[in-house]
Amino acid sequence: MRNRTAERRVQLVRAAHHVFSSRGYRNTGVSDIVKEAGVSHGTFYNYFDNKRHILDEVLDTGVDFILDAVVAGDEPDDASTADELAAQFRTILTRVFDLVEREPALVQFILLDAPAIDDESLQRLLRLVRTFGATASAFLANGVRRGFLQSDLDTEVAGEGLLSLIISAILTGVRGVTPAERERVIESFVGFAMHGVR
Amino acid sequence: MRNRTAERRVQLVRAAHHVFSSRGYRNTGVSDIVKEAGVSHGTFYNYFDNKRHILDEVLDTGVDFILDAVVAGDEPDDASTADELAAQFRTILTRVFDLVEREPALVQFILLDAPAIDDESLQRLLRLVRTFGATASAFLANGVRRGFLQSDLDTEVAGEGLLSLIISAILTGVRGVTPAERERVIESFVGFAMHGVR
Amino acid sequence: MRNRTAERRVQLVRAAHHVFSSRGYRNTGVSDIVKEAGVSHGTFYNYFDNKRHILDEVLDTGVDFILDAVVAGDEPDDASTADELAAQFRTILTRVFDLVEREPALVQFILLDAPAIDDESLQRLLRLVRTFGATASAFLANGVRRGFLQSDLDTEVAGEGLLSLIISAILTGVRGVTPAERERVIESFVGFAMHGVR
Amino acid sequence: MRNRTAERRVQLVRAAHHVFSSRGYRNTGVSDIVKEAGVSHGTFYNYFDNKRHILDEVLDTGVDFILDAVVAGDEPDDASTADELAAQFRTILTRVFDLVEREPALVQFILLDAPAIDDESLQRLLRLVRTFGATASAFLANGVRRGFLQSDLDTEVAGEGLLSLIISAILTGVRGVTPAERERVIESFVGFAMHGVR
DNA sequence: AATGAATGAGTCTTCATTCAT
DNA sequence: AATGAATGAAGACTCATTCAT
Repeated sequence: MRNRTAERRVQLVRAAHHVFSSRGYRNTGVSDIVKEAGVSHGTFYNYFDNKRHILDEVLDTGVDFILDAVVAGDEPDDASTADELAAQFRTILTRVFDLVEREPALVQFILLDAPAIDDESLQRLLRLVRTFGATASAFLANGVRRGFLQSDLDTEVAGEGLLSLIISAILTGVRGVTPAERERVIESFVGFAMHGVR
Repeated sequence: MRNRTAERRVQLVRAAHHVFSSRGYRNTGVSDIVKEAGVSHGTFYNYFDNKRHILDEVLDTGVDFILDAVVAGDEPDDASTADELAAQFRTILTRVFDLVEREPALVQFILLDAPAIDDESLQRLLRLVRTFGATASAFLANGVRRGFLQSDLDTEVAGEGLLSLIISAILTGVRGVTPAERERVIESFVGFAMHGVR
Repeated sequence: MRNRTAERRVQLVRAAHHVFSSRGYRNTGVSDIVKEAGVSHGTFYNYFDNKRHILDEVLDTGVDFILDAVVAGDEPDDASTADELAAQFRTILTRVFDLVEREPALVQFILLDAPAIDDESLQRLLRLVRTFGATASAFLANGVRRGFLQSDLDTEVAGEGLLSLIISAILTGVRGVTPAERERVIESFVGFAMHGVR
Repeated sequence: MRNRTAERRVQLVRAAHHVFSSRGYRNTGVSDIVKEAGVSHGTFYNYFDNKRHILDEVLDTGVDFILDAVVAGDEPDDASTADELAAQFRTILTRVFDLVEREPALVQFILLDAPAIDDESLQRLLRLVRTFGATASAFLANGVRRGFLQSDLDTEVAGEGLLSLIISAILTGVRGVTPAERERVIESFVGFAMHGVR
């Protein structure tokens, strides 16, 4: 039983994720979710208190998926030179573009739709952003510790700077880019992150 | 007459702006707008075809307000040295924080709520973003022309990088910062923009 | 003044007639009437208590127009033989088709729209119908008196029979007919009226 | 389930029929229908997409009912003499009066209200009329074939003539008649149909 | 007499949620 | 656990009518 119900839950979350991504949360009715999942209205309410409740789970799932796809396996202390750090950043940007290409609806939903739903969802997203930012800061802190970045670098704020570039890249990707443009953005952003505009 | 109706229009747009900002577009009924404006349902529809229609006007007003507040009077070719460019960027970041402090609801509405309403509003916002990005690029292009920035700088993409820092600053501001944090973010972002993480 | 206001009234009734005929009473707003007449809402209510009120006048006008167009100048005792009666009936049918051809919207409004508006308008139309029926009966009574119709003819009910043929012709005309069809219907109906199906 | 929902549907159509007949389509709100049926607003929209949609069903039901009540079981080729044809026509007129007596609201709604609602409903009614007309023509064509009606009779147009007498009888019935008047109308119409005014 | 801005009751329709089966 | 019919509050929009100017 435990298993059956767990599967049902997953099935519903997946269905919700799917319809939310394609139509947006507000334009999606519970009836769309249950139709997609192939179950009845009543069943839905056996598993979730309300429509808002399943959103939380969809968001968590989506956020986890994005985190996995972008920072998977990268360790902040892998880099021991500035070039290696640049390479890491390049890798991340590449993964970001890959993700957007593969799952544009998901990304658009998490980034553009979800923040506007209500304060709860906004906070949930901001938490994701902060996680990302902290990760970025950790990469920089490693550089400072190892001495290949200036010691007076404000790693925390600069981490947010890096993050904002990543998000900018996502938005660029969402609106669709050619492979050439993509390379250009990646290289320019790596350059910008490492040396600024000079 | 001309005057009375023009005032009514403004009054309604202001009321709509206010309730949209505090409750969000989707959670705001026409009844909320007219209650706020102190007029009747019918009057609303004498001035706007529908709820969507007044949003356009609120958005335009808001976008204009933001553009005015942030880039007012700054000319791309005012700067003739890198330090002057940095100063310009510092000024803009300062204004951004000022704006967010004065009108947090407006900024939150335009940046977080509006993009999610529908495609039309998203496009309207993207236009704003592109305007901002182009302005940033113009500042950089001026630096390249004058020789105080590297000649191989991709001004277009780097402009988007600058812009993403500005937006990041806005988001930081939205969640509320002390004057000290604010200064720290500004300085770090100016440093990051000029020299990168190195 | 008396004159000016009388003209205004006529102007409004004409405008109302026009828009009622083309859009139907229910689908016509007071705003359509005043737009057509080129006056303001307030003015309308200076001349008519409400929308329903102007309909009465439009209906009277329309009914008079139709009566004029169809029975104008025909006197029940003009005929002194059955053939002359048949000729009269033929003339009336011809006029009916002419009227429908010239003013299809008016006819359709009076016959199809007006009866359904409310009981008052239905009664008004039924009065028209009864007037028509009585006229038809008078023609037949003349024939009985003069001896060229059977003395036991129920002129009243048979008058209604004639009338129903006229209305049938109108409906045929409303849906559009070629000149040939029109002649065929007229001749058949004259034959039917004079000799029945035999 | 199948049964429950089918019943609900019927219940709603019946309720709609009832309130449409007494108040007219335009003056009836969905709220009147659901009040009459004793269900909620939402339930209505579970069964019909909109108010217009249930009208179609009410109309179809009503039209079928009328057809059944008036032409049930009569076969065009039952008659082999003129007298038998006259008897058939008498039967139909009798049934028409019976129908109008039993269901005056229904008849009034279908004949006076429905045509004015919109073009769709007008067309639906015209189809009914044409069906009736074609039936009448078939009766006459049978007479011509069998030789008891003149061979040069225009059965099509004369059929419309018969039909118009039937409709005239309906209208007479709608305004209420005594049994004596009723007999008189029937006999006169049969006479008129068979021999004309002569 | 004319104007037209303002009114607000009334209408259709949607959809998250409940509950009897 | 599952079903899906039923609910009803809430929302957008219309339009005949009024009234201050």
